[in-house]
Amino acid sequence: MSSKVFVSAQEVAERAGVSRSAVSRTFTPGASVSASTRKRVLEAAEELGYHVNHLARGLMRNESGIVCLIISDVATPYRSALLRELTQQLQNAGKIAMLINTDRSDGSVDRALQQAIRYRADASVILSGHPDKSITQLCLRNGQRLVLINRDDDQLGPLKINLDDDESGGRIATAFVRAGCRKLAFANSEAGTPSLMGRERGFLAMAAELGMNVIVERYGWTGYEAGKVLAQRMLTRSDRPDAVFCATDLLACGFMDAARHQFGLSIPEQLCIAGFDDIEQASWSSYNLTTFAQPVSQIAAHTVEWLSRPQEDAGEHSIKLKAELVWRSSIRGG
Amino acid sequence: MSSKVFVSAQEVAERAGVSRSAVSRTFTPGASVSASTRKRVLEAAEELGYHVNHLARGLMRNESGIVCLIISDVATPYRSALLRELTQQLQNAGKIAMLINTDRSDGSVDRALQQAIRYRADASVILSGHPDKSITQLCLRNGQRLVLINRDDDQLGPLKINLDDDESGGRIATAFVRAGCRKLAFANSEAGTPSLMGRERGFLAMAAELGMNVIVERYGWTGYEAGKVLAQRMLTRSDRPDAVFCATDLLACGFMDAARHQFGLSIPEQLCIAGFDDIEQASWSSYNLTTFAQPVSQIAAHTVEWLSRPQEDAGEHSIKLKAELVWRSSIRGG
DNA sequence: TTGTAAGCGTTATCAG
DNA sequence: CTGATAACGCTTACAA
Repeated sequence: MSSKVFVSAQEVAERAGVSRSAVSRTFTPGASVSASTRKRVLEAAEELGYHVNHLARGLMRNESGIVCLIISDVATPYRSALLRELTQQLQNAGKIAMLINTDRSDGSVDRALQQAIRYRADASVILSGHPDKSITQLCLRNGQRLVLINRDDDQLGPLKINLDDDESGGRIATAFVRAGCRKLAFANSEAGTPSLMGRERGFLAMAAELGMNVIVERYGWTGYEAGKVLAQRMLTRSDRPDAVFCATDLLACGFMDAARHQFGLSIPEQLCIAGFDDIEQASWSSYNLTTFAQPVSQIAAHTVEWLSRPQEDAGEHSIKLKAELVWRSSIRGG
Repeated sequence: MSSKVFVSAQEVAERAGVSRSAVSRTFTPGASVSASTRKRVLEAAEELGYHVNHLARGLMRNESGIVCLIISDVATPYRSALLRELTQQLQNAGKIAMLINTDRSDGSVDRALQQAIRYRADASVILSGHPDKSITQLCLRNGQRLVLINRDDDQLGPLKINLDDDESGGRIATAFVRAGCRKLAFANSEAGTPSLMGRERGFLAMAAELGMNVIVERYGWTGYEAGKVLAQRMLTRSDRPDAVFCATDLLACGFMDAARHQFGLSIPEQLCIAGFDDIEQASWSSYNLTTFAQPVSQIAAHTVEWLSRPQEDAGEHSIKLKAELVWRSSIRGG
């Protein structure tokens, strides 16, 4: 039993000698209160330490101000950067973020979405995993907005934000051959998400166009350790690649470390590497990785903008963003 | 105007042909409902897509299930790792995390705490910054629990979790002299938080005890770039150190990169380095940094345990945790 | 501009 | 075990 001691509008009203509606109006932007009562209310509120109860307000207004962020692997550089942007910009827009961690188990995202419903979140932003269609339908039916970031495109969640992964893959293939590389490779994880596969697809397509074969290996999740394993596999091959596009920066870092410290290769002289995400570590001088920058700030901005629209302007919408190529020194020339 | 369409207990009750209290009881663990009504209710709920409204429940029970996490620099490796643990364990305990980002501006934490009050969070966990005493008092008076992690000890927030920073500093000083180092240094940021200063203090004290002087430099915030600058400053000195304890791993990474790539020093042969936090990058083979592991999992576990206690057992409490020394190869010997 | 009164979706209390 | 009824703290017609 927790000690109920929060100050209510009632108490403030009594102290200020006004009605409780006057108090309510004082804290409702755009409501009509005279300057004098407003002042009296504000003083009383200050003295008592009153703060509007958003739970109750949400109940009445049918709008909680809560946005639910559904994400896995928060401790990963790219994910946490996205999280930072999102929470920050949400806050600036007067909303508040709820964070739900998912794992790779079945139904994990669905359970998260149910929590979002229970707390009557105004919206859910899905940054990981793939929710079941039935539950996204439930959200939408309940008037909860849905944002899918770098997720499958076939979902009918109103706002979908994706990158031009295919094109990025193509650009890197071009850069590699321009740098004089002869044996191209793509290092991917087994996660098989649409964005990862898009990069692979685009890379392969452009390489084919340029008349080059590509070695493809897939292993583990998109982490540093997986990158090392992939390097192990690829660099011991008889047809060893001289240019590797890694599906994420984390993979690239692991790949580079293995290439240098275990195989004694120098980058970019003997091996060109590219990554994707532009995590902070990509700019560290041990890596200096040429990579594509996830437009995290834009992603967050689009999300918040769409969430701030009035209901009627917030229909299904798909946004394609461009990942900027950041040239560093893991590819020759440039 | 959002389209109010959430299903209510009322509707479920009608469909199931029972009273709304029966519905409520069905979703309240430990309430007494007959198996048959329970089944009827559950079916109706399933068909209608009903989910308990936690806003309303929180209003009645005076307990929202919300725990507010107040944090800055979420995109930083150590911070995001702590966040992951906390949200995960909170979830497992049936609670939900709200995330509020703070910056270094005045009153940032205080504003966050006010949000926590507005949403009637059961507790707030402060991982960054230093709230004003008046506002923490307000929280406590309102029955909101407070957890301070690696914060000032003089706050009277009920649960305080801290590390033995002093001792860690001492252990590293010992390790350095044991490795045969002669010129010790401490690289710190200007943030001046208690934990950072504790590490410095402990390091200096033990060094003095061992009859050694220590060069101390402080610069910027605790990031990679600051580490590079600190290296610049320290390694150009006439009395160049041969062992540097960096207040955080991020500083250490920057320091190492500058030492190696700009000054051509080899680690640990010419320069020994130690860090603090044991971020993921510390284990990457470009760094192999000897460092202290933040017991993030323990921190989260203690927090959640304390938050799950009944009110009367959750009095002021201070926990001191030990940071485990992780030996890698940035210090000779070992 | 102000106050009164109804209602949001719950849960707790109390008869039956 | 079940159902009515009264809160919880707020917003919002509606009337004054």
